[in-house]
Amino acid sequence: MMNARERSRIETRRRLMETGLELFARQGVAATRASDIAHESGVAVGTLYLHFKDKEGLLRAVLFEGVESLLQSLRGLLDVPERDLEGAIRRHTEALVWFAEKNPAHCRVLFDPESVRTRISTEITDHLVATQEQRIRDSIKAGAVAGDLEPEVAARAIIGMIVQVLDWWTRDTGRMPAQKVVDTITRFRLCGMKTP
Amino acid sequence: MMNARERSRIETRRRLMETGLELFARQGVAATRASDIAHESGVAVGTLYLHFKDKEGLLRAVLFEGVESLLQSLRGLLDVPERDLEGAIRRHTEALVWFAEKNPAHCRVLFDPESVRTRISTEITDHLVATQEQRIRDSIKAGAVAGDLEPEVAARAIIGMIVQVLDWWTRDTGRMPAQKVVDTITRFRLCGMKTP
Amino acid sequence: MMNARERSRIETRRRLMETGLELFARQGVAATRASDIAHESGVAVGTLYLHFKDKEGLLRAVLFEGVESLLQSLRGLLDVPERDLEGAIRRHTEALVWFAEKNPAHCRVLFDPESVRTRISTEITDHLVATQEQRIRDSIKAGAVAGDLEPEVAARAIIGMIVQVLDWWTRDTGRMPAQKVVDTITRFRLCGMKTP
Amino acid sequence: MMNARERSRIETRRRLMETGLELFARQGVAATRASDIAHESGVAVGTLYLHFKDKEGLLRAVLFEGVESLLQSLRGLLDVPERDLEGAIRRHTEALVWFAEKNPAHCRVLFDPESVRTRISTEITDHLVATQEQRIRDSIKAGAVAGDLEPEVAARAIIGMIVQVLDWWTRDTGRMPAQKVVDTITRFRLCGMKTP
DNA sequence: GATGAATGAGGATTCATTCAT
DNA sequence: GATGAATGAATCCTCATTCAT
Repeated sequence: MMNARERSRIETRRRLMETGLELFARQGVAATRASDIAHESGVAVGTLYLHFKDKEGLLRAVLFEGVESLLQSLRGLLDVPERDLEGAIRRHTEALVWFAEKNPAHCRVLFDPESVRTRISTEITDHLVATQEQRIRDSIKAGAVAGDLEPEVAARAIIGMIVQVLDWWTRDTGRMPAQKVVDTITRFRLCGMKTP
Repeated sequence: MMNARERSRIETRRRLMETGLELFARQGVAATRASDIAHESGVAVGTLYLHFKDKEGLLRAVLFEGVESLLQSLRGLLDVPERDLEGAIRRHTEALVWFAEKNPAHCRVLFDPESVRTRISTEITDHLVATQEQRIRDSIKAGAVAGDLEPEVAARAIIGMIVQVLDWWTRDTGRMPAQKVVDTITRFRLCGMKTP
Repeated sequence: MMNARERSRIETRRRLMETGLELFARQGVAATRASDIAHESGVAVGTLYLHFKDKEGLLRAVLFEGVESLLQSLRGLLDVPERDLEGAIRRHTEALVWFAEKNPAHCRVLFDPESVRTRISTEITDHLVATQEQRIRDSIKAGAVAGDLEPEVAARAIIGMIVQVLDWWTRDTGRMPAQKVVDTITRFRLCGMKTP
Repeated sequence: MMNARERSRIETRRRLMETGLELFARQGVAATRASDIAHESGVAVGTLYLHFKDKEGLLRAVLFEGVESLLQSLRGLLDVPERDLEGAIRRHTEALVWFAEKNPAHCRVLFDPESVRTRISTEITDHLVATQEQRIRDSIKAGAVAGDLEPEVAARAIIGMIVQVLDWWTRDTGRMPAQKVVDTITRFRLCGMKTP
């Protein structure tokens, strides 16, 4: 059970994160002042610092919340395992593209120079790469993928491809239907995995 | 013919660019003070501003010089045209990887947050994407590549893949022989192009 | 009602303006560093920029506050209208000379090159000229002043006369009693207005 | 007799002064860089410093040349003495207004903040005031002007009036015929001098 | 808990002037 | 005499963070 004060506290934190995400995405992280976020959220600057260690802390919270929700979707895929490699890759790609479509602001912020500078986006990219690398190793073990594929390079290549395409696409999802994006990425991912 | 003064001016400019590249790559662009570059180059701060509009101007000059030399290599490939798609892609990939191997500092600086923030790296990436997109369209016209490939997305995907891999690889080229990197990228690029 | 924090903020602003006026008048605007004003006011540089957009903003505030208080005095004259042109002009001149006598620093700063460069003093002079011009037009309408007087030139002439004399006189009010200054200016103003 | 080298030297000095006057008047003294003047004059920066001690030296030269030519006109008035006070004042005023009309750039530069800051314009104004003051004293002695006029204040008032009006008028001589300007100033000057 | 006024380190940039060629 | 590349002091302003109320 949660009392009124507790609820208000959580509500404030929520508002700060939403405002932060919006401003970060709209004007860039560096150009967004801590006081802007606070005032836009209807609280004083000091209050922001009661909820987050510093501006970077808020940025981390915003990004990790996004990543968490993305990973949730991806983990959901495991519940309905796909025997077929193509199906698995296609559904994985779809999950990523759909997430980007629904959360363009998160994509914007993830590749903001400031996220790069503070290594947050690198941490997240590395995490995605590690997961991808493990998937490839598993597939090789299972014989679904040729054993001469270099898992680390391949994982980097796949994540780089996805990230670059999504960063471009989410700036204006109107220029290309999501399906075409999924198809193209899937095609590159899939046949790269097959025995050459 | 060039007199001593002219030579000295060009030499100074050269030193500033070399020092700039080195410091930018080593400590990051933002952390490198204009005066550091000047002093390290053996001249006064004002001299830097005599040769470049501002710090960003020096950064641009350094990066575009790098890109120019990369494009030179790539244009060199056209002199010995390859009939075979695989050969063309492999040689193109090799040129990129070799360039990265020889110029790791340029790669470092290209993805420095400051290069991203000032849109310089975006300009360069966009340029590479445009070139790549044209190659794909040409290949489609020539019938070497399936007509259902979306050139814009594919080009983004390929450049994203290459750039992400090279950014990672050049941080420590020791962890993987260049050949493996070329092989993996070529594999993804090549079969993504083939009729599915 | 005003709480302690509010009072302290206003007090800080006041101190900055007073210190600014003093230093601007003593050492000239350009030679006065923003940090000098802040430190002399017992606050940090940043605080100055919390209260004023920039150094010029402080300068404007200081000068316009002075002008406002001058205009207040001048408006006060209207409460006790004088039927006689000579009386009106004399009292108007007295108000200006008394203001200058009480606020020599404001006169100093008003004609500081920086005030001139940033057009602040021009704005203020133009404002005084416009007011004067209106007075002349009114007097012409009322038949108190000959209709062949060119109001715009006359207003410029009068303000120029006053301003030049006051700028000189306030540098050392000891060399001439205020009354003599009032008399001389009044004399020129007055008979210039009469039918030739 | 002057050899070619000598002539070229004088010609260079002339060009520097003309360019300086033009640029100073057009963009303001502070905004005009020494190198701008040199290049615009077709010589190198260093050459400017062969002809003038520094930038202020060039400014002085430009201004004093203008003042010299003004004083020449004014001295010319003495050759044809006028018995009548009104005639003397009118011709003196005409000389000033005509000079301003022919040399608006000099007026611009004379009241440039930088001329003010370096006290050059003050020196010149003081010179004009002193001359004017002497004229008034002479007139008082000759009985043409009331003995109760304060010569110093009156001189300041007259010069202030003239200078303010001319500074305004020369910015756009189209808004008022020179004659009107002469008439108005003369009127204020003249009757201020008469017995009240 | 909330507030918001105050802090102050930190670095890019300009341009008059010089002096080696 | 002429050149023009090099000099380097000097100061503005920002904004993340704190802490007294």
